Amino acid sequence: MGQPKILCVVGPTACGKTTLGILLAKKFSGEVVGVDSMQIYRGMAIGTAAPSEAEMDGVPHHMVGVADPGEQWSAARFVQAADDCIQDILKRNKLPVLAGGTGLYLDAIVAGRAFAPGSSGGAVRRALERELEERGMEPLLEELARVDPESAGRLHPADVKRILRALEVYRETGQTISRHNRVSREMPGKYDPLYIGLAFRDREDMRTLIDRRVDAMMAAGLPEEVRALAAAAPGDATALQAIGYKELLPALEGRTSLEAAVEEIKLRSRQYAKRQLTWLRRNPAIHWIYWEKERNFAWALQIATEIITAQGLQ
RNA sequence: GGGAGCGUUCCCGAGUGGCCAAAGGGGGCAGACUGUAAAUCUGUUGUCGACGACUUCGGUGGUUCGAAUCCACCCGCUCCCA
Repeated sequence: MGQPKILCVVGPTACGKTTLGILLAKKFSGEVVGVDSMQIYRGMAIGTAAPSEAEMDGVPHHMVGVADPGEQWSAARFVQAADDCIQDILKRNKLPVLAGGTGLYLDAIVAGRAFAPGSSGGAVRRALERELEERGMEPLLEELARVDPESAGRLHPADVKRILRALEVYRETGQTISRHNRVSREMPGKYDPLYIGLAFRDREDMRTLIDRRVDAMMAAGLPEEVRALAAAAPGDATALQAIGYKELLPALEGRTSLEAAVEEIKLRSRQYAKRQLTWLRRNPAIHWIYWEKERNFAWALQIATEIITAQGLQ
């Protein structure tokens, strides 16, 4: 394969992607590209566990804390911007180290995948949403079945988001999203990725770590961060969908207790981690490193180095 | 001390004679995922040698062809009066 090699550190939340990514970047003269839909925003360092200047340890980071929380980013926009960073890193003969938890974004970057043509969230989308509200799902499902039977067959009738998107693509471009997806799936990847996966052998240990981390976030001033973010971003901002923020807001408004909110954050984090694992599990190329009880980065760095050496990254 | 009520599957909570292994929600587990993805959607969730069988609805005993549902007593909890 002639594609440029990149290193990808993946895994569920709280398993140490950030730390290992930095260690590997240091060791292999790389630069970190964060692949995280929420760490992109400024002012969310605590809640998204973004690395501090000290933790970065001199390793250049990209795509972390670079966007205004009021902005609406999207997968397509993210992939485009991240790819620019990667190209730039490669041009300087450094190793791109992608570290992040947003599976869709990472896969799209590695594949060099363009999302379906046309825009999203524009007039067509608004029209679809209006139709949905006025006439319900039936007519839209019928339209999809007529126009893009493949998508109609694949999508669950309750999957409103994806059904609207499929219709949006068709109405805007005259092409079906299923065809676009099929074609793009067959394209060769843009990069030659080496995946290092980090996970806990025992789910209970992951839970312990998540709980501990949430407590640490609270101690580090997450409530203040949430308050500031809420003041800086509109209520429908993507940034406010982040775990930690949407749970803490009701507590800050006195509508629920702080303790309840913290429990909610822990719960939602666990569920998020589980979904991340589901996503990752279908990628057979990942070289997994499993934590036994506690995280031990010196050990993980050692294993990762062995994997990298064996696979020949350099 | 007197009175009213409650105890259901991991949790909350329906169910008041057969259609109940027991609604619904939560949680768990599993899956999906191509422009909001830390989002969204789906399946599953008593046990087993599983188109059937077995155990379960605080406990024990009873009524009945048949009980989570009716009766008696017991245990535990809640509330009210005093």
